[in-house]
Amino acid sequence: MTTAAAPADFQKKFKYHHGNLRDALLSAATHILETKGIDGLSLRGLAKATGVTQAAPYSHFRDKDELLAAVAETGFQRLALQMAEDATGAAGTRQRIEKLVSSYIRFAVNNKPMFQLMFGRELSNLKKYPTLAMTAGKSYALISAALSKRAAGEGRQDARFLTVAIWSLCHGLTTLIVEEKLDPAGFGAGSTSEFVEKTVEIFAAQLG
Amino acid sequence: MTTAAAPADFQKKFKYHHGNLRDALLSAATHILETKGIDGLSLRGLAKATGVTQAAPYSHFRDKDELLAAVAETGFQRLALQMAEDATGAAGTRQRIEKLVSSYIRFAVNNKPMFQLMFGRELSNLKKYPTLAMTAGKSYALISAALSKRAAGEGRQDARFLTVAIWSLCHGLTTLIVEEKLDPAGFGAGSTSEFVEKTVEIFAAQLG
DNA sequence: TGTACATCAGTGAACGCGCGTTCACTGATGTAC
DNA sequence: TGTACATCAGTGAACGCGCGTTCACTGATGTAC
Repeated sequence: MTTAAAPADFQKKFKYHHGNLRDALLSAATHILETKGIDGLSLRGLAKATGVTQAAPYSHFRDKDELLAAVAETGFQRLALQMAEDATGAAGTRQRIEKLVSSYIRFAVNNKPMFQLMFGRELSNLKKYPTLAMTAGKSYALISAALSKRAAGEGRQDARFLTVAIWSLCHGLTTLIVEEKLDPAGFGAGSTSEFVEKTVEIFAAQLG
Repeated sequence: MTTAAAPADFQKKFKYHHGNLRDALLSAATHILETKGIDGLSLRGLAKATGVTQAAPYSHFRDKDELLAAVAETGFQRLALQMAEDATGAAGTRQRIEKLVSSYIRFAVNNKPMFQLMFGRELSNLKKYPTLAMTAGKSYALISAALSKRAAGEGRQDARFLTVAIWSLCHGLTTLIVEEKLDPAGFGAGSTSEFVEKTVEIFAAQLG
């Protein structure tokens, strides 16, 4: 029996004072993000959900921007990890690219607000957070690496533009679906993943 | 000599009371959007810039959402118009697609906040504004039409997926550039348009 | 052409809200002896 | 092992802000006769 209903699981799951408020805040922030969307994430709400005074987060983050950057970084980390996982064992460049792209889209659909934070306009000063920029580059690197063998014989320039093109296709398809400008259900595809496969196929054929 | 510095050109350029406050508001909103960005556009600020009381806009728009939808619609209109213009006289499917894509990206780069409004998460209830949805479909229709001849011999399904793929490539490249996740300058391309050309080329080759 | 009237676009003031951030403080913690 | 002390993570209260929206109103406009 607690004296009152626990506002959230995050509360008291950790001991503060020389401990892990920072991690607790990041966890709670991620949870709020997915629950209430990007506009529902305020420092005050976050502090409350974590069971802490609204000034407490300022001991760990300079301002809201820094908090958001840290949250986004965990997102990029998870995205790259999941992509790498999902693409293991792929046979050949084409299948590997298809799996990477599918994984990217799946992540976005399953973590819509997080994806919006990662690629939206909230984090304008990417240069301010070099760690974030580095982590953000990991998914690009996976695509680039998958294409590098194929492009070994060709000019390096071509390889880079091919990577950009694939990434653009992948990212564009993703945002159009996430922002609901494109409805896979309207295309006679049974599921989103089937829709994605068919779309990616069109260009993937080139990749051998 | 006016009694005070004019807050904006929009003020008094129109006569209100049974007139064109609606148009004036849309003009001013577009101007504020491009000047201060999407977060800088508030109904109060808009009313002030138009030289009108902050309650006045409610005579023409039910709420902020409806105003934003109307602004976005003018954006979609302009985008489709510009694309159609820029692609006139293109020789063959491939060149036409290249021109359409370039035009799309140019519009986004030149009207960044407008583009963010058009394709961002502000207008979540697209269904609430059927006119907007229709206008928004025009640029897609241009791409689709450009590909339709080529795909006449193939299955209709294929044509639709090809359109989606091209649009995704186009939209992805655009958002990555606009949101500054991808810097054309880092790719040894002299200009953004050169960068775009090289990227689009990679897939456009298929189009004959 | 001139008067009486209905309309409704725009006024002016107020509502209640949640937000990011600051500040002097306090008390739990870990450390040195 | 036990005491004295410095640290600094978290407290509690307050700052000032801009926002969307509402409401009873008023006065310029267009219309009917």
